[in-house]
Amino acid sequence: MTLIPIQQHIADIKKALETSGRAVVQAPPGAGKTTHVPLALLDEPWLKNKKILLLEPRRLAARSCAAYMADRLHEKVGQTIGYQIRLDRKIGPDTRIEVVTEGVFTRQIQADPSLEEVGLVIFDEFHERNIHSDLGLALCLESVEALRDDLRILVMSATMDVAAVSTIMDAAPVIVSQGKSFPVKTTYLPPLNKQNRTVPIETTCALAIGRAMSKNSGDILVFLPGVGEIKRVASLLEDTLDSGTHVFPLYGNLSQEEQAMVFWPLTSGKRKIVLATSIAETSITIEGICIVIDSGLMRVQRFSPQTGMSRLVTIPVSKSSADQRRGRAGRTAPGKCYRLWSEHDHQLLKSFIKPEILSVDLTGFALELAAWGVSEPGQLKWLDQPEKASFDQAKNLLKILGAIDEKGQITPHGKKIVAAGLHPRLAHMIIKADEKGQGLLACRIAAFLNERDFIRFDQNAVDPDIRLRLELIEAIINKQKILQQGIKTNKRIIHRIIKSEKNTAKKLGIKLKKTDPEMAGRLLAHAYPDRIAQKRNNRDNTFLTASGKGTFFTQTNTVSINEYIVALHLDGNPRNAKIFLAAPYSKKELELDFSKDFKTGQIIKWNKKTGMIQATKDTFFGALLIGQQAISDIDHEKACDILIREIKKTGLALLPWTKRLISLKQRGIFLKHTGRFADLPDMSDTALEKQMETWLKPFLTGIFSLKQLEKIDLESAFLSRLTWKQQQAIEKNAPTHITVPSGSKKPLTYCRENGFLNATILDAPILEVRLQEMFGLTETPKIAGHAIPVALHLLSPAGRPVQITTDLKSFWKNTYKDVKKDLMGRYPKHFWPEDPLCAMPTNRVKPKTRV
DNA sequence: CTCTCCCT
Repeated sequence: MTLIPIQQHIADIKKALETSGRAVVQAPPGAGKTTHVPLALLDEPWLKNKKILLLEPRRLAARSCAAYMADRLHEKVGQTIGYQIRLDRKIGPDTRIEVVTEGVFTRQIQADPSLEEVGLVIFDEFHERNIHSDLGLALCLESVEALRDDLRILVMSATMDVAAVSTIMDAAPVIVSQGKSFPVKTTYLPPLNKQNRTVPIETTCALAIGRAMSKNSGDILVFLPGVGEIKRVASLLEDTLDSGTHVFPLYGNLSQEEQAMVFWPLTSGKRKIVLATSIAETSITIEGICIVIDSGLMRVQRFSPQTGMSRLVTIPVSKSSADQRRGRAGRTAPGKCYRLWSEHDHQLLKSFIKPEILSVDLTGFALELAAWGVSEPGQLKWLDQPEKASFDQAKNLLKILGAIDEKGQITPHGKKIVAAGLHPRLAHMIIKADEKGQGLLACRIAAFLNERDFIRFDQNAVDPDIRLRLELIEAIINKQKILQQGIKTNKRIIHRIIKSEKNTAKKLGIKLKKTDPEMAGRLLAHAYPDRIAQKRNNRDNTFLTASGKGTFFTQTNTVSINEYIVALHLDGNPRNAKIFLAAPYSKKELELDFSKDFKTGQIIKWNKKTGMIQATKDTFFGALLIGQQAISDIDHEKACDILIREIKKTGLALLPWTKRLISLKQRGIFLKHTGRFADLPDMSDTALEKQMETWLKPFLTGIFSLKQLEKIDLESAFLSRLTWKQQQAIEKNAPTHITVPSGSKKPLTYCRENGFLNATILDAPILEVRLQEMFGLTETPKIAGHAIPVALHLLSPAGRPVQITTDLKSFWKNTYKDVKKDLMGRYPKHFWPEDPLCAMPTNRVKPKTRV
């Protein structure tokens, strides 16, 4: 028998556990730690014949390593060695080593925090940093501190920051072991640039595969981020490969049969290319791989506390993942690894993967802590503290579900939820559904949502309706043949769902057996109240969720035709999320189950279309407007405020200005502008708008529409800002008209664009008058207390402009002679005296016939 | 072309 690397460290591990009670073992894959360490420790005196718990991250691993250990003892599983995973338990009265998945361990320690029958807990593959192992270790450490000082803890992992683990375990001794593997030569092949653009990863990958094939022999494993990339690379290869090479896709959503094809040995002389996701990094081992090609990318779930939803993102792998991938080429012989990034970029990679505790939905995690009696994670020891925003979001959801109270303490309902061993949303749904006699359907829906979708559609036949899935499950239960065009089903997943549904129903004591798929939406609304969504006005296939987010279907379908839906799987786009799975819902169902959460408020607002103030009593469920009732008795004060807001928005022109009032306003502004009448109030539009509350508001009482606005007494409102004296001052110093020598009254223009509210006020008002009407007047007429001469626009008999002046005296004296000469030529029959100051002014348009 | 992996 070959030497197992971990065996030379067993003595150190025993000693560390005996004296410190805690230890950390770092050993690469292939060191044999998972199966050798637990068996080697079984007879240690400090164990006092108590059990060893071995925690595994995957069900498959738990089952197979229990089988391996039992085999080494020449026993069957269930004797000394047993295991317990979800839906499967093989543990007998003599079992000393229990191999359990991490989730099972959480249930065990919650049920019995002191773990009475256990002497040692081993965390295997701790470097994966699943949220369950982080939680398990934290609870275990507290149990040791408070209840069980003789309980021992061993953490085993591949490469990770073992020093940090040792620290939170009170400086536990660290034991490092070598692995057993063959050297792998690494080549960096970064994507090329073409026309300043990086060549897509699929093309780069296909090129690298061609190069690897020509330079080496043996089978190839290619790591890609997802199904899309796998399919695209496969189609690129189709064109270039000969018949001696076979391409196999490998990803989680393939059926077991399709996955098994990867392992079939090929006839001699043929080569295998496996295009895989990160599933081949740890979960699945393929023999005979000599070459690894690594795209350097992976797809992971990111939870967003803002939206409360998770979405998939494609990110660069960590150095530890890249090394793990490379190691796949050196399992049986020396190998080669091509990395599709540069050596420089390699330095920029993160050392380790981001632990789940920092990136996933924490709802279940927060409820486990509440069940443990902890409302803030800071009360326990963590390698990485969960982020506050995510944890708060989780607590908020738990409050909505009624699982914790305002203080963050678990409620009786929360205790039922945590015992169900499901996501809190789903457990809550089942409990609520059972009250309606639909517990079994809820168990089925929960089981379905826990699995991946078992339907694969042909081309564009996508259907996001959950009822279709429920009917297919029902058909399988009733042993009916599935005859649906355009879809393929994965029966293995359906059978797992049925098994899981039965298990949950049994665990929660659900008796009633009837199921009605039409109830799906009503049940799911309890699980996802924040994703109840309402169709948006005039926009096909778009919906608004109760949490105020936009969502849409890519095409019309049996769910999208409803006014209300429950959107289940969304792509996580925070602005406008694509819906992959949904259930129909209705206003009636919403009213039946959520009326206690409805909020009502009186809304008074301006209706642009009707030009009226409109008062309604609005009923909301979150962001959704459920009902609206008109109110006839509108609050006057609020109506005034809305009118004022509307006038400020649209402008003062909304008010019924008269010519007289506009003139008064302009003359007021003119006078104030001269600086000689400082006590006058500011009558500009800006000032009037700013002070509307004081001068206009009292006159708006009882006004509710634009039409009514036309009837208000604007003059009184405007004059209320002026004293009697000020009004008189304006009339006297900025008159509307001036009487000229001919005796006619001529208007003064104070503004450039007369008649408009926003007109520009002139420095001097304009007086337009025929030149002949001014005969005999020496001085320019003056206003504003004889301080400002008007701007005289002197006109010909026909009213054409002849001259502009503010100095009439100088005009008569200097310019008149030339003007007269010109005018006499054009209007020979008119009177053009030599001395205009002694002549009689005239306002006659037509000349006298007699000379 | 709708989506990585895993678990109570």
